[in-house]
Amino acid sequence: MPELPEVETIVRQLRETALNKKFWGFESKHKSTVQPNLQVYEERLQGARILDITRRGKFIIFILDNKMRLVIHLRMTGRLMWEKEQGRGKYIRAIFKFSDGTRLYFSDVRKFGRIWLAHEDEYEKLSGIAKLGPEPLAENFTVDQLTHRLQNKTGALKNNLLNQENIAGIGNIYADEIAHRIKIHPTAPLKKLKPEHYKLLHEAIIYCLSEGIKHCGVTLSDFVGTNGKQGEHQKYLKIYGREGQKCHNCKTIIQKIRAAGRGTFFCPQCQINLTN
DNA sequence: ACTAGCCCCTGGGAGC
DNA sequence: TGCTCCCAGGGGCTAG
Repeated sequence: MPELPEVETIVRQLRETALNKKFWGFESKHKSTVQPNLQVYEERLQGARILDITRRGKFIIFILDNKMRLVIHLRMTGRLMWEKEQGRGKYIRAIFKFSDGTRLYFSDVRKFGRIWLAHEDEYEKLSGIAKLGPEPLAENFTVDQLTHRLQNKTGALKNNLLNQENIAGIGNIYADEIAHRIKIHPTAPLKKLKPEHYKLLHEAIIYCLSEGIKHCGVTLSDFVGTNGKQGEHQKYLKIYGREGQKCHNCKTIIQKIRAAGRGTFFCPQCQINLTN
């Protein structure tokens, strides 16, 4: 379940290992993984050099020297790795080959992941990217910006944190961590948040995502870096996955419910609902 | 314009 | 052992 910190971890690893490499072949036997179609890759990827690798929300973006952009979304179980994994060969959905003989494998058990190849003038129109909200770790992400984007929205706090059109990159794990840090219930109506809550929310978003990056992401089942290494941040999670354990703030037993269609962890004591 | 629910997929775990 | 069912959740889509 790669979210912003896990994707950022991968992008940083790719920046250290893939810059200036030249694409020299592409293979994919899985049609729906590759957008718009294999022919575009054969025509436009061959010989292209990687100028930079960046990130937008949970999308990985390769900037190429032929005005094309290679965009990858890992969704739930996607992996990008330099080595073929033992016993997982059958999950390889695409192979990027480079002129130096190296290969980057895209594997994905559940086939939700997607790869796009698009011209730089067209890529922002790609489904999902066009409507993305601001980058929460960008310097221009301010309390005012967050407040203005959210203050008139309806629905629960968690639903709005998960909505990529509000803020880019937050997924289920970090949404729970953020709600816990500001001590507000995930299902609390966003409309009840006051200006001081937005200040806390802004701080919590940046803190939780930054801590995730610091520990190279969360590995609960699927996430690994391009070198196959797991993340460490699961050891530092305060609420996600801790049902039945004690809240670090108040020692109350953490509960699990279903909210926003997701498994949702919260402390019934210190996370207030704002409805009273 | 919103939400709930379904769908895409497969592996892993629980229960019988 | 082996079968069935449920769960994991990012995001697109549709019905209401």
